[in-house]
Amino acid sequence: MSSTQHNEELAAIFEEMAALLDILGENPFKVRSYHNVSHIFSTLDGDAAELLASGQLENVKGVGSSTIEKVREYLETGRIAAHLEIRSRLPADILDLLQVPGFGPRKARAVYQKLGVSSLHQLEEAAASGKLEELEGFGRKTEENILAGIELVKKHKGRFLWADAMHVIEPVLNALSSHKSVITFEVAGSLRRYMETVKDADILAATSDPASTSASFLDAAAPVKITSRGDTKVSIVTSYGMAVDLRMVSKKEFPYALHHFTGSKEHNIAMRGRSQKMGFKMNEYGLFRVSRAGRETPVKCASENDLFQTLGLDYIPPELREDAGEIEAAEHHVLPHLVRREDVRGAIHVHSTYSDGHDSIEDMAVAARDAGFSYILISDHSQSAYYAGGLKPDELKKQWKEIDALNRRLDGVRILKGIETDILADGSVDYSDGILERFDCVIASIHSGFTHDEATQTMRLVRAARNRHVDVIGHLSGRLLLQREGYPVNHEEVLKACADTGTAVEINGNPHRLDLDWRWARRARELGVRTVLTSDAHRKETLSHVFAAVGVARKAWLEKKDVLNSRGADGFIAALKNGS
DNA sequence: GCCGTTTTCGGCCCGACTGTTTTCAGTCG
Repeated sequence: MSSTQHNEELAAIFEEMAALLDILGENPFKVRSYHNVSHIFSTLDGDAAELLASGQLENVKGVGSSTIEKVREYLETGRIAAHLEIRSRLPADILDLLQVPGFGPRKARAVYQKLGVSSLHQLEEAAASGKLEELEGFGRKTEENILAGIELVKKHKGRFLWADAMHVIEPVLNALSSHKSVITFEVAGSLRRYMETVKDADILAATSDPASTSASFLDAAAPVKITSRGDTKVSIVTSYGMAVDLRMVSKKEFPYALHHFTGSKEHNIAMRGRSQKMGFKMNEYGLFRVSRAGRETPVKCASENDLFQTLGLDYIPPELREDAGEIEAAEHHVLPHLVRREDVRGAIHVHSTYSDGHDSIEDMAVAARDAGFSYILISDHSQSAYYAGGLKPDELKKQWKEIDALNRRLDGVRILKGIETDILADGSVDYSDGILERFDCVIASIHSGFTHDEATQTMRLVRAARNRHVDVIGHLSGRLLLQREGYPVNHEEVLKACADTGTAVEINGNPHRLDLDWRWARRARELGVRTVLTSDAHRKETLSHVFAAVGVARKAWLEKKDVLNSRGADGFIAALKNGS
């Protein structure tokens, strides 16, 4: 899978067409087909232009002649006439309406046609003034829900950081683990798949007593609103503004339901299609063999693993379930052996009180040792980073002396000398060669000049990657999830420069960063770029952020051998220095 | 719009829940 400019733009165009056609009331299967095509381009292996030219695009399942023509038109003219035509039939903002929970394409069409409402602002006005209630199919309750939904959209844009979502559901998980009727439970949905942000949390419990389980859930979750409450599902909104769903099933149903509610939707559709072809039907309650006469016989599966086996597949870890080639790989027994938490031996990219960290080098080192790491790379900010108390050369010498002394004194953990050096405007880094060559590891990151254009940012990063003293490119995109887009950069070019020079790429586990993005991390692996999984910890407690980086790495199909800090300290340094 | 071991037309994954219904549409996952 590789994201290229063409593929991303095509995916966006087809997705928009799908949504607009849906609102226009087009054949739902046609709408689905556009969604499919969008998904295909967002996960396509290779650039659309090259695949079209070589004739391979027509072999991609789900891409038909109509799509081929549209892709050809896009590549030749930069636009798709059918797309513009659909756009001309609806106002541009109308897609915003679909962000409101419980508000889908049918309702969007109704409010637009009957009231001329086509933006969130207009929808809010219409709901507040009671106009919505007059429409057929809309009542007071719908109106209230829409107003509440708009508030939610405005407050958080409806997305939450993976780590925040896990934190929000902690009390619920504790309650379920001590509830005597709960046989087993699991976080499902996009959280289980380690998506970088999530819309809500899905929790699945096998229980012998749904009523008391949902009561206990409601008690622990402290909802500000109960959206729905049935025998199998309770939906709430927490005070944090995030929706949490609890699904309750029997012990027998648990494996099927776990697979179903883990998703992704695309993975499930592909799996159901596969099962159908093999003469099965699958849903959240079971797997059924279907006879010619249409008789359904349940097939017993004690685990998700059983379920995959029955369908002729190796076990697919949740992180991979994005319908991005994992089913085919499972069929041919070529799924990767994903890197695990316990594979990470070095705590890399750690700050101390020398720059903007909260804890001393010794405290960080001891905490790392206690957490099971055998070495730690102290990498404070470099001299240009005034904002973070970056280190001048004489401060560096003091730090190195302290590290040498600590290494003589501390058992069970080795402290390496590193730096997170700023990449300057021209792509150079922040110290002389004489200083750079004395570090065990140099991480180079952009911390300023976010407003340069794509060509400039790409040039800065490529130059940094080609610098013989730079070992790792830090948080490549500079994004802060839900807060700030990354600066514009051509990932592909930077990754190719890294592949060329043996420079590694960081997967930064800070919950706001998760940068490199998993989609690009997968591309990095394809290009042979090695990675380093880091916490970017600024205090002892956040050393554990490296486990979020492990999640990203797993989602990117990375194996232990792709991760440099899965090696011991000497192996890590050797790999950085000689590219082995 | 896509697809095909029932193959060029007819079907396309499946079920729970809400709200507004008096038999069901819309939304969600």
